[in-house]
Amino acid sequence: MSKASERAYAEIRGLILSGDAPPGSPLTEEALADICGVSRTPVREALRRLEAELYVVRSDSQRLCVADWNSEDLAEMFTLRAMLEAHAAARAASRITPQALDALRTCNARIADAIAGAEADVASFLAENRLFHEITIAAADSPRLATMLAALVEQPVVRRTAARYNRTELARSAHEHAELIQAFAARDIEWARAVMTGHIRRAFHAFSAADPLA
Amino acid sequence: MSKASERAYAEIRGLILSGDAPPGSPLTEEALADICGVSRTPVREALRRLEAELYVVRSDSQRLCVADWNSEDLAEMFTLRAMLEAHAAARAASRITPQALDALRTCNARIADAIAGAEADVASFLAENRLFHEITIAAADSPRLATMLAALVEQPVVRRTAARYNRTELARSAHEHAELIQAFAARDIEWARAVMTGHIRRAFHAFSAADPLA
DNA sequence: TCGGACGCTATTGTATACAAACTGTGCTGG
DNA sequence: CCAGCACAGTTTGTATACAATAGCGTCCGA
Repeated sequence: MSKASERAYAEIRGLILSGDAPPGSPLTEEALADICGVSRTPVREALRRLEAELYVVRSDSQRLCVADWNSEDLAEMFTLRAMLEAHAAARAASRITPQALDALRTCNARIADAIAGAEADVASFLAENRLFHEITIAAADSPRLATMLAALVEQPVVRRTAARYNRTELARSAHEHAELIQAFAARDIEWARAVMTGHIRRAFHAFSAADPLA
Repeated sequence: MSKASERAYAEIRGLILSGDAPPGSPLTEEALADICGVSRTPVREALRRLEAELYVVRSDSQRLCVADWNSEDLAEMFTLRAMLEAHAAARAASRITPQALDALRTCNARIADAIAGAEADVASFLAENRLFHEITIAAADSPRLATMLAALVEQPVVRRTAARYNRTELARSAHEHAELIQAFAARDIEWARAVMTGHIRRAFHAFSAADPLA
């Protein structure tokens, strides 16, 4: 995507994910154009994309507002993500390259570092965790799957600030990643699928437990 | 979506599905605007949507062209559709209303009619079949799932003209629908999932066998 | 006081004009 | 003859102006 369009997309999504644009609040093209410092045209493009990803919804007669997800929606999102990402893991298991496998290993090593210190470095844990999943999805080599997952992986982050990550959870996550790497190395499709399914579903329940609203 | 935009979307998608715009051929905004009788603005919107649905792809440096699916892509599409639509069936089994169930029954009755005559009415079979799946997906009551499936259900139709539907296939399809209705009526989630999985996967293989290019 | 119709305003939809970026071609120099 | 550069033409990206439409408030009458 082009520069202004991309910027508008990132900016608006940021507003939504950070909570600055709370669920249900109306989004007008002109106001967003002012905020982003671009004209309405790229804003419209960004909004259409966000609409397709269900970040925003059309209320009555063409007016857009920030989507409001209840706990049921979140559960459905995690379920879909578990299905699709498990499928991605299965594909990855059968076609991952040694290079990608190495990348996953170093990535998970950095995750281990992030949680090793006296105070767990949650920010870099999250960044590396995201990278781990990105590499896996890329290894699945299915643009369609990647497109579908893109929105699902990002969205639950809305309430991330509310979640409390304890060290046990983080360590267990890293352990599951290690097991996934083993499954990939062994080219065991069903093992990879099972581990990924459990990984996402566990994350879901950790998330639900930590989220005051769910 | 608005009028001109919607028209452009339908028109362009028609060009792609009918084969008038063959895979790999470049799509320029202005040419499409002429064809659709609207300006570039709604055409751009339509193209962005088609791009998100992977009907068109960006080649090098922002130029769009019609996507070219090989048999592997098609297989992946059917696999994803089987997974997601089976999930939709599972959800539908647990929450379908008596009204929707009735709608499915009458729909499948019309399918039976369509294949009952001396010459099977393939056109109305396809129309009713599509309706059947739409009702099912609606009964799943997940906007996200509906969005994801929308593109997947439509796309293999590209090569539909090439497929030969024999009466046995059509009858078997109707029978599977009937079994799905039974599963829904019994509220048996796993039964519904299994039937739908088989239904889509069988369709895939019938399709592959009939498609000269796959 | 309530209801309805009218007109105003805010917002979205579409067209067009202009800017930027890329492609391909032809020229020039080595 | 080939490499590289410059320029022209095509295509996409962005801004802006204008059109259409939906919401809302007000005013008038019963």
